[in-house]
Amino acid sequence: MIDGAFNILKLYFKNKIEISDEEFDYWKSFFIHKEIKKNKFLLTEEDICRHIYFVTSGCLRSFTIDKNGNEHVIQFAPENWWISDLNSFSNEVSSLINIDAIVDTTILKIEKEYYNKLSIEFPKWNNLFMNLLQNSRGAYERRVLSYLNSSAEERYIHFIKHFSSIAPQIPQHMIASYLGITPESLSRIRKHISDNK
Amino acid sequence: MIDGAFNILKLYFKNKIEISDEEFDYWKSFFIHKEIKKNKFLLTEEDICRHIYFVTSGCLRSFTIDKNGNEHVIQFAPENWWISDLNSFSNEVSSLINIDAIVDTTILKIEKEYYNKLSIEFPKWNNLFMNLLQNSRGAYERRVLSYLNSSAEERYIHFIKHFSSIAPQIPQHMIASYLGITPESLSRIRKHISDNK
DNA sequence: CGGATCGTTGATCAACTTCAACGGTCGTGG
DNA sequence: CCACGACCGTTGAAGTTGATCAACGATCCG
Repeated sequence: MIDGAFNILKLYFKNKIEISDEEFDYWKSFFIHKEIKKNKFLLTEEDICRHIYFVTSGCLRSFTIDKNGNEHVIQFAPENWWISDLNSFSNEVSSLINIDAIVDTTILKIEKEYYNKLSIEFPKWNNLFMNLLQNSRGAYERRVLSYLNSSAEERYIHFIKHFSSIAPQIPQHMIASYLGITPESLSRIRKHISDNK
Repeated sequence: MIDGAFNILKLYFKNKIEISDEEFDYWKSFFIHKEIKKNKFLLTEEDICRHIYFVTSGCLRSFTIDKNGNEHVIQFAPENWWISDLNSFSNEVSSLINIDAIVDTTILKIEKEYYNKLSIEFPKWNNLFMNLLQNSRGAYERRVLSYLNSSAEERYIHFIKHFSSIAPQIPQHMIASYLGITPESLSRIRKHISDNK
């Protein structure tokens, strides 16, 4: 199982950058393998986020809880995705978000100290994360635009397409939360879509 | 005028990082000064964005035009802000956004080639832009959350507070566009706020 | 087996949009 | 330098979208 997880990480890196087996074995030594059962938390609000997590199977989500007690899903992280609270991680301030597992999940995590070490030793490590950061920013930018110019139904259809591999695993009320609508509205949207088929 | 612009850039850097006058004079040599009249474009869709822009006076905005011909404001960039299409800039693909001036504006712009040069020569340059990138990502994340948990009126009040210095210069219909509502709705929201005072 | 959670459905309500009209201001060309 | 057209912000009326509240059956899990 652990070997499987590291293999997924290796394939991920090989897919993104040039990296030798020796280099990977070195990088790998800074990651810790962990299993998180469904509904278990990896990070809760007010903790300081000290790791970056790479999902090797299952799915995590990050979310906030507003003043009325409503959850708002910020991000889903299925296999091959990274997740963290970058603000908390970088600035060592308490986190504003929670991260938990929506199904049984396995991750590889790396501590800030080692993350920084690899950043200094390997420009390509640094570049990879710089790229991830930029892509993440781009994804948020597109998501903002989707609120400006798309209906809830359009956003849902786009979500299903974009997350087709994991959407079936995600409870509907969490998808609704991610889209910014109520579970009832999502249920009606789904009905409307299937009626029109 | 040009000296004034470079002074603003210098103060900006001095405020963020340790930088000697000699270093600044070197950095400065890679920037070009430019004035943009109100309503003039700095970047249009399908161009490749070859610069990063620093605003030294006035205000720029970036926006997209959707399939129905409606404009959606992505960002305002007043004095001391950076603006660009990072996706286009980094990957040299055609841009999906437009940038224009909402009042007469002066900028300092730097080309990719020089930006990269400074990134290599000065880790602190690189760190500064890494920070900006991360802050920008954080701002988008918060903006996404504002759509998930705040009413249009709350978003407007937050916008006014956050952009108090430049909000009066920005036409209302652009603020409405930024907030994701119609100009009519914003007008009514403003009336509602002033009635309740 | 039993309680909690989930997705669905109905009825009503609130927020925001759309369409139309109007007065004010701005800038541009004659 | 003025007149005119374009654009802007506002207001009203009606329409749409999605929220809220309530109820119910199904499923999951302890």
